Amino acid sequence: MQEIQNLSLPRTYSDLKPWLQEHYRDLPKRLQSVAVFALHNPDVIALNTVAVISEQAGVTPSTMVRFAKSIGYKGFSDMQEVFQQSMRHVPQPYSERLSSMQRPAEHEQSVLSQFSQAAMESISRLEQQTDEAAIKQASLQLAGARTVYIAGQGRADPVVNYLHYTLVKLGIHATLLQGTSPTITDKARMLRPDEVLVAISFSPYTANTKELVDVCLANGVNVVAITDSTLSPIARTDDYHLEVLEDEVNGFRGLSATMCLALCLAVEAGKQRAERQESSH
Amino acid sequence: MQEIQNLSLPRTYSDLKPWLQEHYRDLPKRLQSVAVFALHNPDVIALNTVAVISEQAGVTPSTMVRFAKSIGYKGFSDMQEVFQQSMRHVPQPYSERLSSMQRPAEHEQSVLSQFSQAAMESISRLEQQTDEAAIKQASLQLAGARTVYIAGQGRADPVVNYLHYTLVKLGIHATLLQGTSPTITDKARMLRPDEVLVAISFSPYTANTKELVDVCLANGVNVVAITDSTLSPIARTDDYHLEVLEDEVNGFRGLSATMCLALCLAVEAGKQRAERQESSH
DNA sequence: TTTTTTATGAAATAATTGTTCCAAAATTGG
DNA sequence: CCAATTTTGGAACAATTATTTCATAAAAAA
Repeated sequence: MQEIQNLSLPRTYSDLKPWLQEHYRDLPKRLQSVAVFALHNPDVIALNTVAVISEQAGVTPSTMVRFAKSIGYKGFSDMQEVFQQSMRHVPQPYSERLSSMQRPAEHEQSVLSQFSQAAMESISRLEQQTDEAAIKQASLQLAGARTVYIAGQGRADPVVNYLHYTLVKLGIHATLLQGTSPTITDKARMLRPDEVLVAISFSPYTANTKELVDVCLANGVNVVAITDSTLSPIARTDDYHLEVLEDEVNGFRGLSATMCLALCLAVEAGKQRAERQESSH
Repeated sequence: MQEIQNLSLPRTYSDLKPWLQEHYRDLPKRLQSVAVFALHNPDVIALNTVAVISEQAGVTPSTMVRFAKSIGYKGFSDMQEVFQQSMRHVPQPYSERLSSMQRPAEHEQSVLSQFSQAAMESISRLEQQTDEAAIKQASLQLAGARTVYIAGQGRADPVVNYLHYTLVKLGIHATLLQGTSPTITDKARMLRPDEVLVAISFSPYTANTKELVDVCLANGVNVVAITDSTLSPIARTDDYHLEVLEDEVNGFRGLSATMCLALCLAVEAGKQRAERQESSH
């Protein structure tokens, strides 16, 4: 056995990674595959035993040990420590986490603190003021629909995106409803009563989204709305309406609470969809 | 020795946490301190041996084993697996996540509460663990760049979207870098050294984004990375790297903390851009 | 207070895990 | 093609780690 080098053996993962990327070509075949595996699955190496890791990597335990040694480590365990170290998240002091939420507001708060606290405040309000039943009803609509169409512009766009992504992952058929004013309204006319529209809109409201909602309601298509106020033009008494208010910091509004609500809606819909399919057997 | 209950032993950390919060009062003194320690340092339990953990927790190894058993686990190792699982970045299939949610909620928490608390926890951690200087350095890059290119796929897409939207609103020239694998890499080759790439990526990591980063670094283009772990393949020593870890609830990870970070980055960049223009008069 | 029960820590034990060794296979150089 | 060198996998071995045991201390009940 021959060590490639141990002049400067990487003691941190961020040192090890570039080293591997540069030198793994010089390693034997099996050891190369281990290197590739290590770069792609560092968490597997950090959390498992040689037996498990080597099986996943498609090599024998011996090879794993050899790999560690060829880099210059004392053995596998020695190398594993490096992987574990980079996975360890800042060791928390023995002080309570909860009390840190209400520490005295400093005169000069960092931008991060300001936005973090605004976000947490918004989420906390969302949790307290939102009726769980409202989410359930809205999600029932999504779960029951053949296709879920999602619309929203500007600041709502990331939410639209996220909701779409999550619903699709959960096996619910969802489509983005995007485009320019005339085009999108035409698309909205195509919706059927067994489909549903999720409209996401924040002030200042675009006339665009309102038109969309009107078209759908006229055609008997259910609408689930997410807005920052019941005063929103798209808010109606006869639809499923969810409200989320984001705190502002110097005129900037985040989306943390909104994203949280979107995730709840999607997961709840997924749950109901799953229950539905179970009972149909 | 007497087991408190093993009627429904928590098989995931997100189930175990509320269980402990509710029942730890009923445990013996030493076991209580272990419970508190476990809630505050889950990563320590996931990554170390009983000897190390028990020393940090200020108890004997025996106590550690007893603690695990008192909850209902077969032994310490059995319990440790649960902690490790929550640390593992490989997501379970979505169908499994839902089914784990359907079983009777013993801690009777609404979906909204669960996700809200996870989001707030994540934001709190972000605030405490993120170095303000790291954000400042990263935002300096954005402020100084002629054009900011933003890339990311899948779950990162809403973040990409939001960052783009906010930067543009702040008067910073930003462009989305989207497309299929070969196309996007070609686009990346066009970047100049006075431009900057913001790469957003979460595990499971796509080789795609990594390629992008490599191309840019090779061309002397600065890269600002946002990931959920320093273990990410796109994390390097020579770039500007921001880490944000979202708590999971039954396998679902939100984006609340990430959105908060993105907003901070954008606003900070806007601030520095404004200062820069002032001083040029 | 005394008795009984429960909790705790130190040490012995059992189990698991990492490591080394060596023969066989594969690769390389002549 | 053959010999020398390197690489590889399996099994024996050594080390570490979790677990159990048991005597003692603390707490609760009588």
